Formats: sequence, structure tokens, C-alpha cells
Amino acid sequence: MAKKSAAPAKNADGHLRSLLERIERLAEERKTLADDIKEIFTEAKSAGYDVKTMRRMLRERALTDAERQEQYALDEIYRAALGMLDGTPLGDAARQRLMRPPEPAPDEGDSGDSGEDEPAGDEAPAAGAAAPSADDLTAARDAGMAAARDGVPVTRNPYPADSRLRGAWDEGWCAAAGSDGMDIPPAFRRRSPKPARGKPGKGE
Amino acid sequence: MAKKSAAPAKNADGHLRSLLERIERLAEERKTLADDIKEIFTEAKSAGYDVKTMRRMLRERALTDAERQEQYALDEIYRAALGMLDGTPLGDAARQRLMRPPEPAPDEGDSGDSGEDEPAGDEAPAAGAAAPSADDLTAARDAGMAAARDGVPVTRNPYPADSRLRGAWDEGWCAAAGSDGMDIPPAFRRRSPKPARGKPGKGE
Amino acid sequence: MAKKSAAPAKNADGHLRSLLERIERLAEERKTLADDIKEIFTEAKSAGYDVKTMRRMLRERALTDAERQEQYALDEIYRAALGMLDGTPLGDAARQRLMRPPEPAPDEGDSGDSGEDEPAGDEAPAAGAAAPSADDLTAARDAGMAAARDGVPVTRNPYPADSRLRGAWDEGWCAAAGSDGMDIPPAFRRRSPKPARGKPGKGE
Amino acid sequence: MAKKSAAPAKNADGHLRSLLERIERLAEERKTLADDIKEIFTEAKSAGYDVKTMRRMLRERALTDAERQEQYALDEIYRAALGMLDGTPLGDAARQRLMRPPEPAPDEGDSGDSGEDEPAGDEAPAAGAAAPSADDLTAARDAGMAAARDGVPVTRNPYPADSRLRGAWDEGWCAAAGSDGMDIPPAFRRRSPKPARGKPGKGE
DNA sequence: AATGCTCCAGCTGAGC
DNA sequence: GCTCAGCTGGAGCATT
Repeated sequence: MAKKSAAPAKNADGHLRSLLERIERLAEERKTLADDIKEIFTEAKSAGYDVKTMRRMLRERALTDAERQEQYALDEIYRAALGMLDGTPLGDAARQRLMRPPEPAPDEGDSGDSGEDEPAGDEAPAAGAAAPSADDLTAARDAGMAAARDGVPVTRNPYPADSRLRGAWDEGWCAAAGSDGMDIPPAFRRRSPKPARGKPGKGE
Repeated sequence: MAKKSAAPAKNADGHLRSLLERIERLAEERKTLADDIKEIFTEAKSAGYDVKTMRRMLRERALTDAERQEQYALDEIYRAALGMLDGTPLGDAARQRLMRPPEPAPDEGDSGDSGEDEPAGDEAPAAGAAAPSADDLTAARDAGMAAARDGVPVTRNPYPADSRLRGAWDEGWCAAAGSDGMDIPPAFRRRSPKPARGKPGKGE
Repeated sequence: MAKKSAAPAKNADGHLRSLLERIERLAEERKTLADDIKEIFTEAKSAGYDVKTMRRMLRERALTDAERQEQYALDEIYRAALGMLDGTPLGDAARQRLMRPPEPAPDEGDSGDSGEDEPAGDEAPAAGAAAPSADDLTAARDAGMAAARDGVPVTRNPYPADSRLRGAWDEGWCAAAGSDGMDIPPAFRRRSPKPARGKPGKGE
Repeated sequence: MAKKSAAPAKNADGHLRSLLERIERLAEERKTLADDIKEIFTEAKSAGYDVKTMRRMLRERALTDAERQEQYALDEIYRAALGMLDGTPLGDAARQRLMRPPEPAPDEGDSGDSGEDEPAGDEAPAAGAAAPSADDLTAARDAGMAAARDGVPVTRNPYPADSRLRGAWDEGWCAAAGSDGMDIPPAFRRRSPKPARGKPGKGE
């Protein structure tokens, strides 16, 4: 009874030996594959690619689209909260994530945003790509915070993509949105608890 | 000679034992610290933070600013090359990296870019946040490629940050910039070969 | 200061940052310790010790005495089953383990063992330390198997410790004891399911 | 298709993508193999084998015979030096290693060993398998140390294999042989600096 | 050329 | 029971 497959061996020693040999055989094949992979990395490296980045891409490609978006968004929100996004304006994923939970984003709310404490929208960009002063950065950050408090959506960032001030505004907005009163805003949480892990169609 | 430090032990056995005990002592302290760290993660998790993202932030914070920018830029360029930046417009870091090597970015070159094969700049954004059609995406991508060929800098992306088309344009620009003729554009390479590694002030 | 729970920080950003900084602080100390450990290994190596063996000793010292005996015994039994104990006669631990479960080892049972198919006990050792021939090895192994079948305990190995034949006898005994009829003899199993892990007196 | 080198792809993006896809393909196969191996371990476990020991056996089987003997010998010598060989008398490998370096083991040296401070050889074993008292153990250990000092070879251990005293004698011998005067006896060192590593016939 | 260093894959032990 | 982070071991790399 309890024969696993076809009579593995007639005694315990033989059985043990057989198990180990099967493992060793598979391990050898695995090593071959590992070496092949290593070889490709070597090839890529000598072709000029950055191996470390390639590995990061492989990790990201292993994710589903949803998971990847989730990760991007969390990365950006956390970076903003930590003041790490110099010159890296909040991406759309982070933006959408931030806008979602509190309210369904009533776009009409911006009717009154025309010029209280946020920068006038067109003068700010005038700063252009010239390195912004610390004052400018602070002002932009403050404007972002004010905007957040007024319910202005993040997407209303008045600075162009190639301005450092855009990042500062984003950061201010994020800081204000994240910390005013509540302890851990929902944006910091993972959205999906777990999508079962394991793509459909993955045969046994 | 041969005495290493101050007479570690009077014989080999004692010496060996002493070495092992020193190691065990240190390993125990190390374990204590590891447990403390783990505890903080647990605390953070139950406070609602995403531990995985926290770890990623720790990894990034361990980098110098330059290294971090380098990484962001490479990430975005590789993502663009792999078609992974849906809704993630190229950040400034990637942009600056892409613009640097070929030419010192003659901004005046865009005098003639006003409307051949790129979208008219203001009509495109009109699509707004409504889900863009596949045609729109293709058109935006093509426009980006054309712009790249014409020497238009990436920062001239005509789409707003909250449009999917912006990402498509970036991607097209990146594809054209990266692959026309040359095999591995310099943007794919690591910039700094190695900055000595090891922050100053690291006492013995 | 040092609020533990209950209002950890006045806002989420600060809280996150604080958590990360605490972790980074601890991680730095941990790294210091890891470096110290590495340094000791280096010191040991240059003093002539074998680092790999030292690590193995550290791993074994981390076990309780019972666990260590268990491990030694299993190692030797498995090695015997795999024909890996040339010149390494079964240690006491393995012997005791093998003798325990089947029967309480009625020592008086060996009354009739005096010289059927096992070597006469004193003539065999006469071979001395001279390299034994393959025939001798086979004979010793067969004798061990026969002894096992007759209920002779392993400790009755007639060969001296410094003879290769002793290992062969052990191996034969082990093979016969392990495989006659039963599939997995109890000697191959771990004895203790789990002793709760964590020595008494270890303060939290 | 499948251009290997020389114009790997017509553009960088395609090349990168192709590299990653090749890696992903291989990684997937590798994962399949890893799962197969895991499955065998599961099977073995449910058959009653101890997985941890199986892994140790796999590690040892990966060594050459010489390396394995080397490891066994070092293990035992280090264990003896650390007082970890209760009931595990020194194996032949360790014995041979210990005897080798100082002198080519002049067996005639034992002419004068007949009974000064070492036990009388036959009375000691009389203790039998009964649990030896602490005094007995100490005495046996001392006898071993004395024997070592008198140049008696380790193989002259007067206790039988199934006596705890045998281990104590070995340990004493080892301690005396290892530490008298010299700091690190050669027995603690790895013998073979490195035998080229890599079995012949392994095609590139 | 040999050695030390840095990094990565695999293995091990804990936590959910 | 399974996943996951940390540790160990090995390889590739830079260095002397």
C-alpha cells in the first residue's frame, strides 16, 4: 500500500538513494539553466545594458498590470511623503490613487480655485527651466498644500513637467492631503488585499 | 610575532573557542537588533503602512541622490523601451538623461516644430481624461516618434500630465530616440562607473 | 517623547519618516556587528583556521545536546545507507539510535552468535591497518549483514576502530537492519517532533 | 531568426525586450525544475525521511571523496577541540589527519607505552556500557592527554567503540596534541589549497 | 596571479 | 502549510 509511483525501490536504502539521485538530476538541469541565464546577463552587460535595471524590469514584468500600477502609485506617494521626489512629478497612478478614496473627485469643486492662495497658473511656469531658488520651491510647496486643503485635485498642478517646482507642488499637495488630521490616509494602504496569486490558465 | 592581538589564549583550543564565543556574542546582539527591526515593521504594518513599499523606500534612501536619480532615469527609460509606462509620463530624470548626451539641447531648434506631424498641441489635450481610443494612442505615439526625429526635446510633450496620451507620446519619442540607427543608445548605460562607494566618515 | 503607540506622530508623513529612521538606525548598528563578525572570521582565517568548519561548528553549537546527538545519528545512518562511510565507523549516537526502536536489545540473544557466518571476532582484526582488499571489504560487509539478521547488535562490530573493515561491517549491518522487509525503518525518522524551541530561562 | 550576436536586433528596444524574454523563458523552466525538486522533498518527507538530513547528504555527495574526508576530519578535530564529541569517538579520518603531519607515525614508538599513566587497556573497557561517572570521564580524558604527551598514537585508544569513555580519551588526546606549545596545530588547517575545482569532462 | 570585495542565487528559519 | 526576509555560499570583479 501507499506505493507512491511504480515501486520506487525495494528497500529503504534504495529508496533514499533514488530520491537523492532524482533530486541531483533535476538540480543539475536547474544549474544549467541558471548558467544560461547568467550568460545572457553577461551578454547584455557587454552590449551596454545595465544589468541591475534589467533585473528590476524583470521583477516588474512579473507583476500583473494592476499590481504594477499599485506599486508605482505607492512608490510615488511614499516618496512624496519622504521628500524624495526632486524633479519627479507625481505620476498619474499616484494621482489617481490619491484622488480616489476621499471623494469621487467632484471636478466642479474647482470653480472657486481661481486664484486665492495657489499660484496664478501661468506666471509660475514662467520660471522656466532655470534652477528654481529655494524660495520658489517653498512657495510652490506651500501652494500645493493650500490647494490640497481647498479641495483642488492634484491634477491641477500649474507647473509644467520640466519644472522642479512641479515636484515641489506635488509634494506639498501630498503632504497636506496625507496628514491633515487623519493619521494614516488610505492612500498609503495597499488597495488589493490579494488577488489569489496565480494567473488563470496556469496548468498544474 | 604570530600573536595577533593581546594574547588571545594560551593554546589553540582556547583560541578557537574564544573566537567562536566572540562571534556568538556578536551574533546574538545582531539577532536582537534584527528582532527590533522586525518589530517596527510589524508596528508599521498594523498602523496601515505597506511593508513592502517601506522596504523599497529604505533601499532607495540608502542611495546617494545622484544614484537615486540615475536609477529613476534608467527605470523610466527601460520601462519606456518595454512599453511599461502606461500612464506614467517620463519623469524629469529620464528626460534629462535622454536629452543630455546627443546634443546640448538647442532649445531654439523647436522654432520649426510648430505643426508638421505632431499634434497641434492644444487639440490633443482636448481628449481630456476620457479613456483614449487605441487610435489616439497610436497617433500620440507616432507623433512622439516624429518629434524625436525632428530633434524636438522630450519636454515638448504636448499632452497634460493626466492624459494617457502623454505616456504614449513619451514612449514613441523614447523609442525613436533610442533605436534610430544606433544599437544601444547611451541613455541605456549607467552614467557613473563607480563613485568609490562608501560614504566619508565611515570610521574603522 | 518617544511615544510608542497612541498618537505616534502628529501626521502620517512624520510617522512614516520616523519609522524608517528608527529602522535605519537599527540597521546601521546591525551592519556594524556584521562587520565585526566578518572581521573575526578574517582574523581566524589568517590565524590558520578553516572558516567553513568554524561556521559548521557555530551551527552545531546553536543546537541543544539532544538535537546535536540526533543530527549526528541521522547523519551517520543516512551516510551508511548511501555508502558514504568509508573509514568512518558508526558512532555511538547512530548505534544507539539504531538499536533502540525495534527491540530493547536483548543482549543475551548473542549467545548463539559465536561463529556462524560472522567473522570470529579476533581473526578478522588481524588484517590490521594494511589496506584491505576488495574481497575483505565485501566479506566484512556481508558479515555485518548476517549479524544484523541474526539479531546481533551493531556494537558487536569485531573490527578495530582503525580498520576500514569496521566501516564495511557497520555499513552491511545498517543496510540489512534498514531494509529487510520494512520500507522506512524508524531509524530514519526524526525522533523528537519538536521540543518547543527556545531554551528555558531565555528571558524575552 | 534568433540572431545570436552580430546585429542582435534592429534596434535597442527590440534587443532589450528579446534579452528579457529569453531570460524569462529560461527562468520559467528553472522554476518548474525547482518545483519538481520541492515536490520530491515533500514526497520524501511524507515517506518518513528527514528532509534536513537529506539536504546535508546532498551537500556531502556533491563533494569529492577527498573533500569529504577532509571535511569529516576537520569536523571531528574541531568538535574535539570544543568538547563536543560526547560519545562520538574520533573517526579514522580525523585520526589519520592528526597523525600525519608531525611525523610519519613511527609505530615502533609505542614500545615504551606499556603502562605508565595510561589506563591498563583492558580494565578500563570493563566499565562496559553502563553510564560512566564524571570521574571516569575525567580520568579517561586525562589518560588520553598523557598518552598524547608520551607519543602514543590516537589509534591506541583503549576503550571500545561503544563506551563513552572512548570519546573522552580521544578528546583528551586531541586537546593535548593540539595545544601543547604550538598555537595552531597543522591539523586545524585545510590540507588542499584548491584542486582546480571542476570535474574533468565538463564541456564548456 | 592571487587576494579581497561585492553582488546574486539558493537555502533556512519565522511569521501569517 | 506557505510565503518571505535574512543569511550563507559562490562567482565575478576590481585591485595590488
